[in-house]
Amino acid sequence: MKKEGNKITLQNVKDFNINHIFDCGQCFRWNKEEDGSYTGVVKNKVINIRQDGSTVEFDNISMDDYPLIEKYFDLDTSYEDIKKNLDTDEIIAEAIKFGEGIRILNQDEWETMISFMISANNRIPMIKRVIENLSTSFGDFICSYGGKDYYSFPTAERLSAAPVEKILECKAGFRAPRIKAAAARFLNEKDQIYNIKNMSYDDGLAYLKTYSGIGDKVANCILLFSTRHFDTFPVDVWIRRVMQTLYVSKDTKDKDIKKFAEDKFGKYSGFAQQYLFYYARENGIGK
DNA sequence: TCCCAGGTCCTGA
DNA sequence: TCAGGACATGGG
Repeated sequence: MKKEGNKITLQNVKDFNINHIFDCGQCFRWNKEEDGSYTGVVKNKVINIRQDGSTVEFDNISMDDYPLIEKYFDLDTSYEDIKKNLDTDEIIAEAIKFGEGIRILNQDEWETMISFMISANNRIPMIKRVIENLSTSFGDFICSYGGKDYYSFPTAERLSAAPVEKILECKAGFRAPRIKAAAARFLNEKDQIYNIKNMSYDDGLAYLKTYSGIGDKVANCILLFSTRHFDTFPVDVWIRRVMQTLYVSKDTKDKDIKKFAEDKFGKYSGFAQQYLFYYARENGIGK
């Protein structure tokens, strides 16, 4: 590790590709710069990342932020082992090869809950826009970077206090009242939400689905992307298409696709889902 | 104009 | 249980 000014440089980083990580649909606050680097917001930090082969440079952070980076990017996990265990047929092998640098980020539960509630019946560019609008309107100004202003993800306090009309102005559409209601509940149930990490998958799923706006798919995304429940295989339109094209018949129901995949990929189901999602979307499979 | 998007909720069999 | 329609918004 090299430290220089506001930069930290890591060398010989394995199984790490910023294009794969930020474009596999797990996160919505990272944007690609013209020079190929990505800038995004993690908690109250604005971070820029550039990569040259196995060298990864984090800009606009101090040494004190390194533990945050290490946790967020899941740097302690061996993706080599995951890939080895997952490599059970030619299809998944191809998907892994295609998205070899994917990592499942360690994202905040609250932000992930709201972000995936917004994802319902929505497109990724719109989801990103709504989240940016909410952050600009209800988050705190962090800093300017590269001529652009950045704001933190809004707290539950701010969103629960916001009039629904103001949330609607952020283009949240029919999800606006659900967001406000979830924020109000979060204030009282914060401890329970941050304890989902320690709960069983079934208990976590059942709890999350008690929220209006969180159904099976969104709940599974929250479990996978923020609470380290890697044994789930969320099924969305892309995953449905790629699975029906490559693994199961066209009339297979989402519930059965999920079960098929979880039986096949076991405790690595979530990683398989990410490799397949990226593979399907980048190659337009089933579309 | 119509269709659809990392779905969820509600309704009626 | 389960299929079918509604739901805001905007791009193709």
